[in-house]
Amino acid sequence: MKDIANRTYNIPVEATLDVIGGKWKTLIVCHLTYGPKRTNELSKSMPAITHKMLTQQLRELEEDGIVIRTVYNQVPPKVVYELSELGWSLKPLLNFMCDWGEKYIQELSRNGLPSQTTTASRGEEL
Amino acid sequence: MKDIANRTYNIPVEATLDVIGGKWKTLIVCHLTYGPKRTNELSKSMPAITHKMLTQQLRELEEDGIVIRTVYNQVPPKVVYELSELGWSLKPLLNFMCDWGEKYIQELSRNGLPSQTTTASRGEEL
DNA sequence: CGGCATCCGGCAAGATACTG
DNA sequence: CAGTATCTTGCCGGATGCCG
Repeated sequence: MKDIANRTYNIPVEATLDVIGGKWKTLIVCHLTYGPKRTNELSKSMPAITHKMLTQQLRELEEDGIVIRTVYNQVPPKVVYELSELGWSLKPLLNFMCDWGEKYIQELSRNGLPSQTTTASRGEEL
Repeated sequence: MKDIANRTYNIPVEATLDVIGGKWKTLIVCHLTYGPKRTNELSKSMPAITHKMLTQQLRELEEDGIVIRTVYNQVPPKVVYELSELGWSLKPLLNFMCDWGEKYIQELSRNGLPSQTTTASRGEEL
C-alpha cells in the first residue's frame, strides 16, 4: 500500500484511476490526442458535458500534469488545451480503449447484449 | 456516430467507458485478473467499496459480458466471479494502467504534484 | 454468505447569471 | 469566449434489515 500526496493506493491501478478515472477525463484526453483544442472546440466535440463540468475536469487534469493550459490575453479570450508529455504517455491506453470499443460495438450490433447470466450448478465442493 | 442498444457513441472510446467506466469497475476487473474470487474476497480486496456497490457493479459487468457469475446452491451460499473471454481481452489495458500508475506514483514521490499551472502569453495570434 | 429492498442524507452536477 | 459563483435538484451511494 502506498500513501502519496494525501492519497492511498492499494494497487497501482488506483493511481491511474485517480488521474483519468473522472467521469469525463478519459474522453477529454482522448479528444486532445487529435491535437490542441480551444475550450469551445472541446465543448462541441462532447455535447453531453456541460461547460462547468468541462472546465472543472480540465482543471483537475491540469493539476495532475496531464494537460497544459495556455491563455492568450486578448479581448475575446482564447484558451488552448494540449497534452503534456505525461498526457501523451497515455496515448497507448487510449488507442487500446478505442480499438476495444470498436470491437465491442461490432460485437453488440452482431449479437446484441451478451447477458451471459450464468447458470447455477449443484451443491458441491465448498 | 453509432447508436447501439439504446446507447449513443460519438467515438468508440465511449463504448469502452460505458463498460468499465463505472466508479469501481476497472478496479474490480483488475482484481479478477488475479483469478476467480468469491464475493467476500473481492470485498476484502477493496475495503473502500460497500457491499451494495460491489454487487451492483458486478451485476452490470455481468450484463455487459465481462464477468461470469457462478452460484453454488449450498447452505451458506457461495458465489464465484471470474472474467469471461471478453473480460480477459481487457487484460492488456489493465496491465498498462497498472504500469502507468506505478510510474506516476514514483514520479509523485520524487517531484510531488506536477502542477504545471501554465503561463499566459501575450496578446498575439487570434 | 450473498443479494435485494427500502429509506434517506450528501454530494455531484445542472441551470443561470455575472465578470473580464 | 472562458471562467467563476450561487442556487438548486437528482440520484448516487451508505446504512439497515430481511430472505434464501
